[in-house]
Amino acid sequence: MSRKTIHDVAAAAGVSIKTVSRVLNDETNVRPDTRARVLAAIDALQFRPSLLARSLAGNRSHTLGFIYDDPSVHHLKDLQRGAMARCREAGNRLLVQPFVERGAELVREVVGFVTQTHLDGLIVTPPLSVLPDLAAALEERGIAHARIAPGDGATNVPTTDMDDVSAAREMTEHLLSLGHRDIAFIIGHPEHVSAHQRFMGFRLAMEAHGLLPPAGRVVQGAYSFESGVAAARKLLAARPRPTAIFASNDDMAAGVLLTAHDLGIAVPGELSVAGFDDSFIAGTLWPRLSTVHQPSFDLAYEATGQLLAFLKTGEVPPRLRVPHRLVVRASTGPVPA
Amino acid sequence: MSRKTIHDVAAAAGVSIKTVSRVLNDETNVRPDTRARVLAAIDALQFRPSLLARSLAGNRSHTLGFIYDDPSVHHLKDLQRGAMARCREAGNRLLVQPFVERGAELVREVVGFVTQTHLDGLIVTPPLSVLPDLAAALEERGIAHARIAPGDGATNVPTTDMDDVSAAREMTEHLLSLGHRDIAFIIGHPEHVSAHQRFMGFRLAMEAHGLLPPAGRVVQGAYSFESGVAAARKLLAARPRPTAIFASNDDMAAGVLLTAHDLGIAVPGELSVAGFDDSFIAGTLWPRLSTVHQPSFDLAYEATGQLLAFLKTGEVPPRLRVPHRLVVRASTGPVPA
DNA sequence: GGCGAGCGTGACAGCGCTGTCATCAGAGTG
DNA sequence: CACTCTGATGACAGCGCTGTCACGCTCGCC
Repeated sequence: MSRKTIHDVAAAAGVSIKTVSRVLNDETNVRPDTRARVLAAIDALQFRPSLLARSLAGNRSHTLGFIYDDPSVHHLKDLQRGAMARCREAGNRLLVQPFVERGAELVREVVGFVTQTHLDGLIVTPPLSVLPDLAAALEERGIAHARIAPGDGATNVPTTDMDDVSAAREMTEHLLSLGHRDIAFIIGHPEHVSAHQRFMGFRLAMEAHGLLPPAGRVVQGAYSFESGVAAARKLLAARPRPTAIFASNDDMAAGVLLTAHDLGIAVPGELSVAGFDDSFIAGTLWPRLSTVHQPSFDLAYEATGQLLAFLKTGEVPPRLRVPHRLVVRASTGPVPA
Repeated sequence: MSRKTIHDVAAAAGVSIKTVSRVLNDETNVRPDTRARVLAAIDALQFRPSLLARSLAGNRSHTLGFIYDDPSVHHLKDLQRGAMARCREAGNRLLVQPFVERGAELVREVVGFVTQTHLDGLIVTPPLSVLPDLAAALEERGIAHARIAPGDGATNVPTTDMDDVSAAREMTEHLLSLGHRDIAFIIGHPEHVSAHQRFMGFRLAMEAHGLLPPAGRVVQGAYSFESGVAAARKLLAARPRPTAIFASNDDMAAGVLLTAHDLGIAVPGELSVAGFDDSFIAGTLWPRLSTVHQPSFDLAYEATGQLLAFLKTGEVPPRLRVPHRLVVRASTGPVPA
């Protein structure tokens, strides 16, 4: 099967290639019957325009990059789906690429990725979105991009995020309202701003009730299941035990739950456990996990929409904050008597 | 920042663009000092060759497509990682794309995807790899591709798979060796060949012990968590209850576990539960799930390697069977007295 | 009836590379 | 010493599109 080109279509329709190009790109100034003839030829030949040639000749590739460094699989999957959905609507394509390096190496790789593939823009997801040198390099080179959850501080690029501080505060209030006072907290991976913000929300809620997180009740985790297990071992070995553990994401909460079961501690009878993210796993755990719904899909969907709009108009839309939602399920209950 | 081109490099190094091209592509017949001069210029200018132009001019894009239709996220992620790792080693790129349609629509979309982006080849993952009309269309059009787990039957394209029948048989033997006789089975999504193969393995093992799966002990699932919950509700409502449930993937097993907990049935004291896949979730469940390790990463890594080799030599390598491994954890135990 | 405005269309030059072929210097041969 | 052969290099034509500009024709208007 030799590739069909715009020339074949032009010949079949009895027009010039430029007219075919006009039809392909929905340009004006083509007579309806000419357009119909061209469309018929395209259909008959099963012609598909080469995106490579199109990108090379025009100055737009109609392709966005999506870069990540593997946070939770579920979160990532939803982000990816959101970005892809929005791209599809706009007739764009999404090129997904992981990056694990940091520093100058990362910057080189990302810039190379963008220039080599003539990307129109980039969706930068956490934790990459918080790296200042990457942000600086992208802006300096005039690479259009949107940042998802880059933390506080003004950005002059399209940005979406959620209110991690308030969300964590709400979850903490929920635990407090159940009578818990001795609440432990597992911090997420320090590279993610969300880790700090969630911890901040927790502290604010505690302080509002005149409580300080007692020494030894705050443990550093890394957003991974294993780190949740390790943190839970430490926390649950203490006497007295905390009556509730707020793990700042679901994967770590899963580790806490497993550890509690291993130790024969009833949840939520003797211990309440809360997570954060409302990822797939939250609904599969027993007891079903109380958590905060993080709108990953929307975060990426909106960020992509903003980037696309920016590409068209050149105007930076205001930062968009996507609403979250407290999801109370079975893993949190009244404080034991 | 205007794009640096091969012309800039050629000018800087005082050679023709063709010589730069030779250096870029590691061709022979370039004097070492000339090569050095060109490399220096490339470095100084931070030149990155345009992959678009390269693909358009040459007849290879050095890019493979990876198409899927969302089986388990974890399985998918490992497949994707495997394919990407192999591509990276070979200096190729991977374009990941989901396809949810079926029939003629699917074929059109996939073929369009390949031709529009000048893909060198395609990695086809299950369940897409089992669709006969897609396979036929790809072969007819001479689109190079590798199939992962397409089921039995000869293929004349690079193919990798695992032995689902034996694996399921081994897991069943494991349950039998624990004294279980009344074993229920939850079948996976009918579109996946693996669902049939795993069921076959189960039946073979039972028959080898003179057992037939009793009526009502075999339930249709769909590889999803929810279908596992639904199947478990049905199975666990029966009197007497089966003493073991073999769910043919981990997500469904997670549903069984949750349902058992909800009903206050002790696992493995009163009920043994087995899964299949050894996905991330298996280690996060309580009790930790006994399952079969499915080598997803290797499956894709090898398939990609085979496809790359085929692209180079034109020879179809023999079907590769990647080894699996029974993983006995805590969810299976001796039959209750 | 004459003139400008725009509509519909095509010719042609690139986009940034690679493939093909020509060219030329220098080495090897009898 | 003439001749071939090989290695190193460059000129140039595309790959399949889009952008720019020019052209002719129709229409409306004074």
